[in-house]
Amino acid sequence: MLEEKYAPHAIEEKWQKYWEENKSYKVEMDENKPKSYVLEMFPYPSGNLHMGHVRNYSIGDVLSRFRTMKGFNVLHPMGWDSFGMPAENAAIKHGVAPKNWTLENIANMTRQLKALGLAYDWDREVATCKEDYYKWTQWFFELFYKKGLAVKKKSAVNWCNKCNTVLANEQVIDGKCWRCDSVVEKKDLEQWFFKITDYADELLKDLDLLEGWPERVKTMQRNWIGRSEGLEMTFAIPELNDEVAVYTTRPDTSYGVTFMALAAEHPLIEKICENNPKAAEIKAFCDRVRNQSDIERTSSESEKEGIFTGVHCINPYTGKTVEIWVTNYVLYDYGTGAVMGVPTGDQRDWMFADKYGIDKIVVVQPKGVNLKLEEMTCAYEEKEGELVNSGEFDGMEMHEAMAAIMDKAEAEGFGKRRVNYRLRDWLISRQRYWGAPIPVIYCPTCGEVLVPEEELPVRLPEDVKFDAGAKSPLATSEAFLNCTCPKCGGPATRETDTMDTFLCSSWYYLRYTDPKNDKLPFAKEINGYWGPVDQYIGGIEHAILHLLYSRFFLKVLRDAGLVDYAEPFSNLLTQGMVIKDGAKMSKSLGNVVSPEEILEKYGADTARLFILFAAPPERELDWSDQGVEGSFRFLNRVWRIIYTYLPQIEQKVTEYDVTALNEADKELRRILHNTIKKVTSDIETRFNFNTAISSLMELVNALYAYKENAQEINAGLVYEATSALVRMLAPFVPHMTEELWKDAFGAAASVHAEQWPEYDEAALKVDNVEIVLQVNGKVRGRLVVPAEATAAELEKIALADANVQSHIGGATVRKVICVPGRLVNIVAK
RNA sequence: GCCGAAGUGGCGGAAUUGGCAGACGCACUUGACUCAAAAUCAAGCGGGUUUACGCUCGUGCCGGUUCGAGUCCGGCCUUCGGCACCA
Repeated sequence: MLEEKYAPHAIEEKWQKYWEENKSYKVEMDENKPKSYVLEMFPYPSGNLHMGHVRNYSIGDVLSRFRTMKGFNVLHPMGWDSFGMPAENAAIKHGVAPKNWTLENIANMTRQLKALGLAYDWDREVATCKEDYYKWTQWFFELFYKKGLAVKKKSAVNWCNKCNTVLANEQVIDGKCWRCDSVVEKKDLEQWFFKITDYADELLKDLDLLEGWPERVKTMQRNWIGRSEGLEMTFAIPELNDEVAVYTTRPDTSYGVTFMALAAEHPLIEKICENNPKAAEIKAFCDRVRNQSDIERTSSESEKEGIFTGVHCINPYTGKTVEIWVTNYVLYDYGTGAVMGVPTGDQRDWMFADKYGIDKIVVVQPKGVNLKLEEMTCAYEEKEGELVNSGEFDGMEMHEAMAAIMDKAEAEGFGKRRVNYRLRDWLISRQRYWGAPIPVIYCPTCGEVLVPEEELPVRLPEDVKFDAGAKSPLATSEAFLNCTCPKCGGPATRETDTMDTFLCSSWYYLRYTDPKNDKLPFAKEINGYWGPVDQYIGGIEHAILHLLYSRFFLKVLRDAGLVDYAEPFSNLLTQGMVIKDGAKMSKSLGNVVSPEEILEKYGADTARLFILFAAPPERELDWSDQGVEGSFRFLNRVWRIIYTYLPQIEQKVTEYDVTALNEADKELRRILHNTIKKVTSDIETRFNFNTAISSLMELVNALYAYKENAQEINAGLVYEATSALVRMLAPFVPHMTEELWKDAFGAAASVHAEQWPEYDEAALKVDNVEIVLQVNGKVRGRLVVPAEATAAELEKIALADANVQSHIGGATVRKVICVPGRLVNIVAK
């Protein structure tokens, strides 16, 4: 028996318990059904869910439930990205073990997730900090190692003093640590890298395959990878009996080189300084530059500075000798760390030449114009022009010249075409405790040795000091540190760094497909059924980080034969932020709304409905307490209309004569089938849940109007309309619809296992339509005409209209445009 | 500087293929119900003008294409996001 009033809390608690006990959302492989893998980015267990999570998971839940009703076998899992610094900070601050802190947070957030009524298969839950997961993370490290994609190398790396660890390039935002915002320093350290640059080209190229990804995410990845084509060539240094290589994307300006610029880190500098009277001065300059922070060094505003080394090199094209300078504006880790200086072709070189009185030579100028140096105030950087002062290439169009000049370098052997990337290798070691230990052992006789596969996982020790200073916390555990070499059996030590948590999260979606496998990270066959992820949903902040690493990871796994597809996420939806009063919710602004307080006041269904209704998913969502109130009001309205129609619904009239309907019946039936059509396409093809919900509101309004207007209530039609309404609302408000389905409709099965309603094209037809009458494009009247009226009939009716006639006045009718079912436009002059 | 996205009532937003701008909701106003309030139900709700039918202006700005432009084209402005001393 249906309660008269909507009481969300009792209902929600009841159905959550029921779904859990009956494992309602457990899924298995089923070759007879089409599959759909719907995935939301798993959370870091910080302790509490925030509104961003609620939005993310509500979107995923609607899709998951909708696709299930549409007949798909839907995989919809949840887990925890549970390694990371906050657990360690809690350990330092409060003395709790990171593991306990993390597990407690997971328990609390699991409770909060369950209170939202999300349709997850909880049997597939994973947590990256658990041994049965990080064992496989280590296994992947070894796979990468064996393929030569995990290497230890010394280089200048980003160091965060506050987090006491190195960072990957992707984790440095505007020269600051992505997590704690402190300015990042450079340190020369030996660290583990994953060679993502080996896949740069494919990572770039395959973006074109990702039609279901937002353009801006693809653009961000393209920018980050930063591919450029150019020429690498060598300039001889007779004084040192050596040479220096440069990389340029503007080989057409090669005849305009008037100096050579080296980065302060360039290895040639050491040789230059031998027996050099200016050695001390040069070294002092290099030290000063290298001690600047990245922010200072890479700001385009900072003054270009340099020092002449006293040494010269020879331009292979012209045979001319130019001075070698050390500068503060050439980057060592891009290209070759040396740049040919062409003041007339590059504004930085221009400013540098101005400051130090270096020559300039015009080599590219606009077609038909003679550029004069004395009239120039800046470099000519346009993308078109023709060559001058360039020997045999004079007069050539610059793009033609580029090719011809590179051909010459290759023919004569002093240069080669080359592709360059901005992307750097992924630095994956961290000097932190709460992560997966890198499974490597260092043996004085055998060197670097992998921990044998059967000994994985390398377990995290618990007898460590967390604030070990510059040392990795793992190095403070003697029991962990000291071991025997797997090869020779002699005494050895373990690697004490752990892996970047982004590595753990690069493959979690694969584990969900086969989460209990203890022989492999996942079985290829099972993963082949579920993968790739059909719809991925998460925040834009991972546009580069997680989404680039995961793509890289999967490509390596594909090359290792573990999967047969090349991209992990076929479709991506990046949800917008939840804001309030025009700003991101934050403690310091005091505009945080906690999910728990909303759930307590209104229940999960209202919270979900509001969040999906207030804005389309990709846009920012402006939190409004009054809007939440409105959503709650709507659910009460739904409840009341079902309650009102209960006598008809209980008759269970599932068939009725569609040819014997009166006007009010036809109108309701038309609105119903229109709503089914619109809601279906809004969810399926556009993810516009806000407009889907607004259509459902219109249907509810129509059910109220029908109650007022119909002389006699058609029980069959009402049954059809209300049952479709409840099923269409089910993905959005799962608890309330489940209650209505069971108690009002007396169903035995869950509404979430029901079929999604289908619309009847015939029901959309109308007998009469209102058409708009225009004169010269302006609306001058409206008329109701039979829907099948022809253009000729429309024209006749339109011209007969009094208001239309008065606007035509004395003018001559030149043309009449008829769009049947919409409008008539009379052109008169 | 390069690349990308977006500018529509008091507010969140709708208009999917060039065809009635403002769906749906919030806020507000009014009416019904009530002793009263809340809740609910019903009606109104871009600006100007008109007793009214209506007329007129209106989707960041300027221009264009078209019978017809929020939507297409050209040129700007503003905001947000990414990349950037990358040679």
